[in-house]
Amino acid sequence: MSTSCRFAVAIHVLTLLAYGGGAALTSEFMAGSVNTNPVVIRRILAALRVAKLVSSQGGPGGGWQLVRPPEAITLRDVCRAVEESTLFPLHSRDPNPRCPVGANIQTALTAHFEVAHQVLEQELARTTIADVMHEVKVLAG
Amino acid sequence: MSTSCRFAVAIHVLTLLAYGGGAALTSEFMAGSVNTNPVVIRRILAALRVAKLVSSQGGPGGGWQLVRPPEAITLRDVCRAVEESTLFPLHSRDPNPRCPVGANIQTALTAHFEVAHQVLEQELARTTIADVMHEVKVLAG
DNA sequence: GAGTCCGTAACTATACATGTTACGGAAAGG
DNA sequence: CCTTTCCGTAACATGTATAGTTACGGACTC
Repeated sequence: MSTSCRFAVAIHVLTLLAYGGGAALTSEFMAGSVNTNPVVIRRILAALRVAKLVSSQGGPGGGWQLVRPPEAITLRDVCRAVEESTLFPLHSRDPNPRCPVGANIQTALTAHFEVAHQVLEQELARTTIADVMHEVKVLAG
Repeated sequence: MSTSCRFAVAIHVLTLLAYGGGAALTSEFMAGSVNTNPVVIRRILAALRVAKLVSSQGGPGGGWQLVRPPEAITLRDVCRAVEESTLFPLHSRDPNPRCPVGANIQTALTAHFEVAHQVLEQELARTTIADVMHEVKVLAG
């Protein structure tokens, strides 16, 4: 339903940082693993930095590091950092207020959409970057 | 996270059909309630017809009707009919297979994304068009 | 001060959603 | 029949978002 793969890429780069065991990684290195341009990685990392999940440092030997241990970063944190907050948007124009359904449907929809969003976030909160890193390690053998 | 309001509009028109108590409604009438063009409504109804939720009939007195009672149409059915099947897409290009993370991250992500999608659908399945219709009736007073 | 790396603007290409017009075809009802 | 009504769908315009790319300034290390 989402149109962007930012969530997948964000989890990818955070897993790389966790996998590296604390060493700083450059956006160019991570772009090599993700198979994209370093600027794309920096844009996503900028959003993760706003969410206080990573920090950056310029200059030689610089790069990006996790601010928290990977056990303390859930997929919910990552999703909130890089995706839009609305799971299902309402009408693009306001419905007809002179129709009993049009006048009240958005109130009803908002309640249901919020519950669905909360349920989704609860599920995402059950998985951490450390979990993903371990799964990748097992798969890599 | 979704970029389209098709889900909201689809629930809206199905609620209108349920509200009408079985009478056929035209796309022009429903467009008046949604506040959009009849073609937009027909496009969404066409998807709902593929999902066997509504039927259409041309000519005078024609229009659209529910195929099932509104108690038997869940928001999950509606979502499946009008939204894309992927909640969170994977990378736009395949990650680097020579990186242990890049080679295995998609397998790990797919499993988590599928669970999240299932949890979301379970929640959506708990609400029916009849529920939404009753809520709208209460709000309309 | 030279090299490394981030930060960000600017631009392109692509894709999608929405809105709109237009027109063909099917059905109902005189 | 023939007219009216309504669906079905193509075609097009518009706006917006993503992803990718180049470029360049600035900060930091050695």
